[in-house]
Amino acid sequence: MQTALATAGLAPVLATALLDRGVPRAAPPQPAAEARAGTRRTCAPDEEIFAEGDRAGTFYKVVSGVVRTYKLLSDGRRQIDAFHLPGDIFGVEAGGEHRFNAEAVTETRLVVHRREARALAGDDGLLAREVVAAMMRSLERAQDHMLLLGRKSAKERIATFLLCLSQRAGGAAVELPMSRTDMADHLGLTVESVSRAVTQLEREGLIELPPNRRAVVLRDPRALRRLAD
Amino acid sequence: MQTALATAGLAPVLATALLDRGVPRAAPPQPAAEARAGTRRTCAPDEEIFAEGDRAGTFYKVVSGVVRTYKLLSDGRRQIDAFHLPGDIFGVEAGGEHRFNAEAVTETRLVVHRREARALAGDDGLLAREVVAAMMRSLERAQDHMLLLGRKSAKERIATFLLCLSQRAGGAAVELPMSRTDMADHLGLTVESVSRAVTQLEREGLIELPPNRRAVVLRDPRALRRLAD
DNA sequence: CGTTCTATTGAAGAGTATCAAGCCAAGTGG
DNA sequence: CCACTTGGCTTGATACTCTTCAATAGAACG
Repeated sequence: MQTALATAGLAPVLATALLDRGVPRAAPPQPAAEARAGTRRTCAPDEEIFAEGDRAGTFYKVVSGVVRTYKLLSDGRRQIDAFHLPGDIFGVEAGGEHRFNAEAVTETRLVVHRREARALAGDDGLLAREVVAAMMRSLERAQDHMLLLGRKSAKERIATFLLCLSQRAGGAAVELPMSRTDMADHLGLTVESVSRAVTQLEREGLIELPPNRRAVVLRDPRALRRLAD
Repeated sequence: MQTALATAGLAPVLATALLDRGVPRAAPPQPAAEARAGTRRTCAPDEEIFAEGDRAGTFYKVVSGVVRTYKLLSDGRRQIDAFHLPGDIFGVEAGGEHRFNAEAVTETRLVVHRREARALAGDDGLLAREVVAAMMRSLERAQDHMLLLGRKSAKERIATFLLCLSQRAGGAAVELPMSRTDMADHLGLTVESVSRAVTQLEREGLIELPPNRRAVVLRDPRALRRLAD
C-alpha cells in the first residue's frame, strides 16, 4: 500500500472546503479549476480509463460526458457504484491502487490531475478543496445508495434513480446516457427488471419516454418522490 | 445547510493523513487520541446517540462496545450502513445535520468531539488526521458494501460479513454483538434468511457456532473467502 | 431494406420474503 | 428449585418478487 492522495497540499484545502457553508450539492461545475494544472483526455464510449489494481497516480474530473466506475466479482457480476457527470471528480484513492474500474459511458472529456502536493496546493488549494468536497459527496451518495440496494423494490429503485439523475442534470427532462444494462448493474437488478419497472412507471403516467427510450420526462415528480421515499 | 466538519483545523491534518503510507486498514485504536479534547459518554444497549436531522455539532469515537448507524424509509424499512467498533469514528457530516440515526448496540463508551477548528487542529492535527482517515475508510467500506447489497446472494453476504468482522476484530473467533435483525438490516436480508444462511454455512462446516449462537468460529476461511469473492 | 444492437415482452423458475410455529436460554416469581 | 414468561434464534410451508431463458420489437446505420 502506498501514499494515496499523496500530498501534503491537500491539508489546507480540506480546511477551506469544510469552512464553506456546506458542500455544494447541485454539483455546479467549477470552471475556474478546470484549466488548472491538469492535462486533458478524451475517451470514446466504453473506453477504459483505469482498472482495478492500476497504480492510482492520477484522478479525474469530468468536463463533458459520463463515466461509470464499477467493481466485478470473479464470475463477472458487476456493480456500478456511481455514474460521474460533468463537474464530478472520481478516481481519488486512499491507497496506492485504484479499487475500481472506470470507463467512459459516452464520448467523454476529462481533466487528468496528478495527485502530487504541488498541483493540489496551488491556487490557494482550490483544487484540493474540490477533491475533499467530492469525497464527501461520494460518501453521501454511497450511503443513500446502500439504502436503495438493501431495502427498495425495483420500482422504487427506478424512481429514486430517475429523480436523482434529474436533480443532478437539473430538469424534469433527463437524457439517459447509459444503457439498461448499466442501469441494472447500478441498481442491483437485471436488464429485464429495469425495463419492466420503467414500462410500469410509464403506464402509470409517472414518466414519459421518447420512442428511442433513451430519455425520460418526469410527469409526476411528487408521486415519484413518494415512491423513492 | 451549515458548516459541517466546520474547521479550518482539518486542513493540515488532511495533508498529514494522506502522506501516511496508506490508511491503517486494521483500524488500530489510537489510544493517544482518546484522551484528547473529547468528553466521554456511556450508552446503554439500544440507546440513541443521535438521530437523522439532529444538528451535527459533534462526532464520536468508539472506545468500547459497538454502534450501529442506519437510515429508515417512511414505512419503517431500515438499512444499517455500518457497525462501528472500538477505534472507529462516526457521525462526521458534511452538512449541518446528521443524515443517519446512531444507536449503541451493546453497552458502549464513546469519546465525543465538538467539531470546531480548535479541537481538530490541536496536537499537531492528530485528531483531524484520524477524522480524514475515517472518512476514507467509510467510503471504501460503503463501496464494498454496495457490491454486496447489489450483487451477492444471501450465503455470500453472510460469508463476506463474517470475514469482514473477523478481520476487524482480528481473529478467527468472532463475537456477534448484534442481533440477527441488525445483521439482516445491514445485509439487506430478513432475519429468517440470515438464520438460514448461517445454519447452512455451519452444516457445510465453514463455520461453527456456540449454543447461544452469538459468536462464530471461522473453520474454513479459504472457502469463505471464495464465497465472498 | 437488411443488419445489428438495444429495449421490451412473455413464460417459467429460483431465491428470498412472509407467515406461523417451535425452540432454547435467560430471567422472574412463586 | 421449579413453573412460567420473555426475547431472540431457528425451522417449515407458502407466496411473491425478481431472475432466467427465450423470443419479439424497434431504432440506428450502412
